[in-house]
Amino acid sequence: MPDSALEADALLQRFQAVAEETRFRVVQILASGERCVCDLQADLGGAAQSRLSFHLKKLKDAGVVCDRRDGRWVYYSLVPETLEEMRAFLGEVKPREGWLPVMRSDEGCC
Amino acid sequence: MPDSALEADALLQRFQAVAEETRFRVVQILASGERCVCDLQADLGGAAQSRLSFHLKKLKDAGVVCDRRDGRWVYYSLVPETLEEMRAFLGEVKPREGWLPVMRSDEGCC
DNA sequence: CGTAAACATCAAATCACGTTGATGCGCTGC
DNA sequence: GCAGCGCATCAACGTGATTTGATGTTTACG
Repeated sequence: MPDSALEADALLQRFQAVAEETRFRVVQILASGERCVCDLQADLGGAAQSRLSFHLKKLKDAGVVCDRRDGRWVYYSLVPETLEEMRAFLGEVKPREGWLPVMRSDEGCC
Repeated sequence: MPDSALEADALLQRFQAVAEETRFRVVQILASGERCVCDLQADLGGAAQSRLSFHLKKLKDAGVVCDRRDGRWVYYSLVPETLEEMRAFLGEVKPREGWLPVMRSDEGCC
């Protein structure tokens, strides 16, 4: 499991992409399926178009969403593998093995 | 499943907490178990103490980590339920049901 | 063609967030 | 009690991210 620096950076970027109010809501909306930008704009309560476009680009650059053009419309949807990757990171927490502080009281830690 | 606004805000806060370089690394480190601040400081390559303290507070306020005092040392560890909650959000993506654009070509979307 | 819709891009202004260095607080050992 | 360690808090500052409004691009339609 070579948690290379590059991969870690990419993963961090994915989290940064999702960790913003507008983008977070976009992800929630896309969870139910593909949407075109104007639909998203409506669902978000009429956000400025350039603003939404800016955020969608962030999500796309991070690999969280992908887009597909159909006529004049561009449809955005989530990338399952990316979300799975993020879930995996949050799952790497393998505690509950009787973990207690490395050093006890009178030993100190550093 | 009442995805109340309050809960959504709290969840967003958790993502914002993790989506920062230093805090991201702290979470990675804590994945292997409890650590005191000075240990973390060392693991992070000698980060300024106040800086680390600032980030730990962010993580704590978001409910991502919890702290425990033992003598002069304070030990930090991850909160499994919080990570599970975040994983759940990323898992709410239930596509792959033959999902295709709501409207087809000549129908338009909005 | 000419126009309009749906998005993307860009530059300027604004704002949020993290960093730094100083200071405060609780605990321990002398 | 006093000094020192481990950690938290605070205010000033700087940087990078987001917003806004204008402009550009692609596609569709008459």
